Amino acid sequence: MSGYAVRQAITETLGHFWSESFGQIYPALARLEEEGLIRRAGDGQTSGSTFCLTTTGRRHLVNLLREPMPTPPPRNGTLLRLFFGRLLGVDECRSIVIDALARAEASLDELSAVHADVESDTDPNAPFWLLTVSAGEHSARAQIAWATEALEILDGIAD
Amino acid sequence: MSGYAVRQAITETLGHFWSESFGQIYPALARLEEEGLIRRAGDGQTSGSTFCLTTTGRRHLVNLLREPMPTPPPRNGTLLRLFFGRLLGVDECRSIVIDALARAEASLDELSAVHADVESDTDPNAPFWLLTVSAGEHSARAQIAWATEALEILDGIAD
DNA sequence: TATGTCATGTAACTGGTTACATGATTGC
DNA sequence: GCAATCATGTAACCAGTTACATGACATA
Repeated sequence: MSGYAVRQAITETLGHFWSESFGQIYPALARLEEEGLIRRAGDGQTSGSTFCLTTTGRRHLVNLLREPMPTPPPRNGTLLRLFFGRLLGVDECRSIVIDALARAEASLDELSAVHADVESDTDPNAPFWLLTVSAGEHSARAQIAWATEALEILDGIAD
Repeated sequence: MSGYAVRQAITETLGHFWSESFGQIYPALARLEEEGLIRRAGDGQTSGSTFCLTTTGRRHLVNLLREPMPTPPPRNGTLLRLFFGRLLGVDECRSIVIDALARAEASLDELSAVHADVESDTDPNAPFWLLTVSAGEHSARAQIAWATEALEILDGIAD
């Protein structure tokens, strides 16, 4: 793939759980080529630079996938705002929750469509892809359930 | 509060949805004081520097809380690994899922305890805090449900 | 010929962590 | 007297985005 195609693939198929910018991708491709983990695919016909994994590159990839997961520090802007909700007032909190609810519903719709596609895909990778889609769906449904409960709690605040 | 106390408060009570390091906190305190948003609380007795919000600082805080939320680019290491699960093999995938399950269960346990505490708290902020706790619980339960389903899917892969 | 998409790349900046240096205070 | 914790801060570094510069190629 070319750097451009890599970007496309990431935003289109990993979009709901991963992202990379060009500023990461192109320097990374240069470094990976230098390290012999990828090489320029000399198809001859296509201009420019499309790359493919070398065998050591593939081995390296598998090692990377095996590495323990760095748990990134949590940062949830919605919850931070709600934590200080009393400064903001119940109404503004309600609109924050409603926003989150709308986002979750939109995301669930998208994912359901993807789910159907992946389920009928005969690619041997498809079951693994399904795991990621299903995770997104569970998360979206949880957000929807939470938002509903949250609105009830907000209604119960006298203030 | 002092910078140290701010750090403590963040890790102890916002821990499951926010984090800050000293490298952020101390420079921020200096900047905020310069901008007149906080001031040194001259209690006289305590040495060092404990700060409190000024009235403009409080106003500024509310404005910050009102700001639209920057949606950070998603990055989920667990799902990235599972997406390439075929390279890794079903067994390694299973252990990744089991790990996630264990983390979610531990987190749910913690949050349930916090939930009980917050629910019996008479502080007028408590209902807002409950919103954040409840979000964590919903998210943890969703992860548990997903993991269970994921293990079933993995069992169904012939390979 | 102009416009849009494909395509590659770099530089500046931002947000953030980590590691380190330093010292005061408290309790054993 | 010593260890642990409280406490403040800085410097180096890292990951990552954004904005910009550039240009090929297709098509209306």
